[in-house]
Amino acid sequence: MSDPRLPSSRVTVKQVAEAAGVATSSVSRVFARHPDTSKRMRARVLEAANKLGYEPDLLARGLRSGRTATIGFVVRDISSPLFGDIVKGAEVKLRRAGYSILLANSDGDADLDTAHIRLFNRRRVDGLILSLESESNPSTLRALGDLRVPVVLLDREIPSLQQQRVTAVLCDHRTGARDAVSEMIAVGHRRIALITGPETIRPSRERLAGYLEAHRSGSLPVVDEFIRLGSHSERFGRRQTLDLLGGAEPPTALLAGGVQLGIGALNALSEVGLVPGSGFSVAVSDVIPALSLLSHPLAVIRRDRHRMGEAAAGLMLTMLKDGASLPEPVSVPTVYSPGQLVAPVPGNVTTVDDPREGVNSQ
Amino acid sequence: MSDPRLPSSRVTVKQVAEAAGVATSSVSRVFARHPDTSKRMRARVLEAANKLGYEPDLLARGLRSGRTATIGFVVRDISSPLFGDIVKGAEVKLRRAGYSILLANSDGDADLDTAHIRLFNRRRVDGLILSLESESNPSTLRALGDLRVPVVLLDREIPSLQQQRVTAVLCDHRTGARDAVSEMIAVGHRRIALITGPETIRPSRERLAGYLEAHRSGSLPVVDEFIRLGSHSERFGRRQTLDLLGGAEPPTALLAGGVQLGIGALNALSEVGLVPGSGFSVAVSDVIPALSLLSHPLAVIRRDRHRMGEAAAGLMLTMLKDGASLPEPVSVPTVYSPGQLVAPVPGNVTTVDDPREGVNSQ
DNA sequence: TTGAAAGCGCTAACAC
DNA sequence: GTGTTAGCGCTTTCAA
Repeated sequence: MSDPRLPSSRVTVKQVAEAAGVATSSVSRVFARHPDTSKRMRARVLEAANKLGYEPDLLARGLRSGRTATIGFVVRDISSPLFGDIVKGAEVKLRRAGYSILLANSDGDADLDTAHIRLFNRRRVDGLILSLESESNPSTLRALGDLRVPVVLLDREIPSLQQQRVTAVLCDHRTGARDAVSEMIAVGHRRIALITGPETIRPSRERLAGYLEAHRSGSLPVVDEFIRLGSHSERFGRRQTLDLLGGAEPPTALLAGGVQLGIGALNALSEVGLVPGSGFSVAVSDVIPALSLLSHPLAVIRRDRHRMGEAAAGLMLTMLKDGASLPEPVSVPTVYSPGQLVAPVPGNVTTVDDPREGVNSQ
Repeated sequence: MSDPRLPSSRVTVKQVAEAAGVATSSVSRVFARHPDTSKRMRARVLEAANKLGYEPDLLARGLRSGRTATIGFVVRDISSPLFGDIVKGAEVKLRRAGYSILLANSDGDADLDTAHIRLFNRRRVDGLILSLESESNPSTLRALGDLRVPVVLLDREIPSLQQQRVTAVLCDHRTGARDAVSEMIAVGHRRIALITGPETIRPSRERLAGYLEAHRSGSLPVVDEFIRLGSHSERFGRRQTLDLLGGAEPPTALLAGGVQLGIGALNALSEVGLVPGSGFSVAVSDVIPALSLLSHPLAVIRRDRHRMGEAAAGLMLTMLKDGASLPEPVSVPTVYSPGQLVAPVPGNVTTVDDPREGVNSQ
């Protein structure tokens, strides 16, 4: 039945046991590095296994042992630099601990989050690392509640799950946003816009909180019109920026809560002939290497995305060691690089000159 | 033993069978959508399953049936835009066909490629999609040879495996590179550099081939010194560019075989005070959204990375339908956007002026 | 320290 | 169309 000329993955413990003249359980013990195995036993088993080309079947092991050495990973879009870096960081760390990653994209759809959680549960993953679309979607919460395995949330907060084996990696978006907006105010901006993701997730709320804090400490009244929460896409960034610039009293500075939003915003600016630097100032959360090539001044808020992934993997590995208590969420700083902002220019912002002050126009 | 208050993943076919008063095989048939099941049977089984919260265990199914509905994916670095887009495209298509993705990074290490191929094989994936580090690494080739499942190679060519269930998605880098270099020659460049990845993989060789073709048809002698094959990193792009510019007769145009190499090259240029456009011209393979924001002229060679992933998934799904013959490799075009190049400037390339020689000027 | 035997949860063969 | 039975390849009691 099994063809001896074709090696790999068809050789079973049973065959190795026969060849070595021992019991299958002994073969199993050798490969599971069980402490109670004699040197002689190990040698015999390994020799037979090598000769036959035996490689343990991880599926069967998982079924029997209940552990698959697999972590499910759900992100919005693996092609975004944000999740690319996070998954990369986590994969390297998990791999070194012997785990593999099952990856799925939610495409911005909370129902896909839910479906993937259930699917990965059926695949018997040992744990889940999730960047959820929504912290309040009922079906997602139900799926999480049904789970028996540890979960690490990426920048999400779901208080109702705190009791269970759920922890998180949380970025301090508030500080970065506050510092950026504070400097905008300090250099003279009076009308500052915020474009970021939907309010259903923590990063957007935290950025908004930082934005509001900066306004409060700068005694600058908040204009609701300037706050645009909604989505992460380049398109959203472009649209909202165009809309903001089309208003009667447009903003002179803008904080974009993400690289894609930022690129959309910058594209919109260049479409209407505005160049960041000549009266209009842009700050963006997160960086990509290409941003350093932009010729106009651009303020950025940095965080270590790679480390986020590592931290998530670390939390997961801790929870996987049974007996460990639920680890506290890990906080990751966001750091604003000061001095990159430009002051507003009174009068028509597309032209320079006439540094009077006051309100200005587009 | 099993707690009825905790649903999910602990309910077995056996329990559903008992509750519905049928055999386990009938339950199995209903969930496997076996054609020979009566409406009444289905209804009874589904009702019992719903009540108990039954969800089939995919691990057990995989062990018994020999198919895990899982595809192993190995890329150099998931955080690069290239692989992010490819994996994304493939994931969506595979997901819709019921498959999940096991993802691993090789970190530029051919031995990790090998290790991942073996590991995924032990996990009993149904197929493998691979962007290998090397087409000739002996241990990688051995691991591939031992495989019993279909393989799709991403932009790699391994003739010795043609007989087996191995096919590929191949990009026509040659055409894109040839067209770019041809236009460089047409606008007057006489010293053109190429920086791209290692010669062990097809894209580098194809770009080189296109580069050489353009020189041949333009009757331009090839200067070995201007050809830099080696790695994909931004660092390599920067280093090689600096080295090229430090030569006695530096190039006036450069083709970078990848976004990261291109960014490295552009950084190097700006470090020495050169701006693409004033006598020096840069073309880069592959684009990212931020490139459109660069103010200086930049020529690009495009390909549809998302489609590459879809094509890989499509080939895989074809091979997974048993009975199908080995599908031919899919070719993906690369398209050069003409007219983005600038002419060289005689004399010191860092200064402008004096449009004497050459075909035209900027 | 090692062996024998049971069984993880499912599906596939074969009966009926 | 449905039930019975065996067993995928492994680990894990339990006994020796």
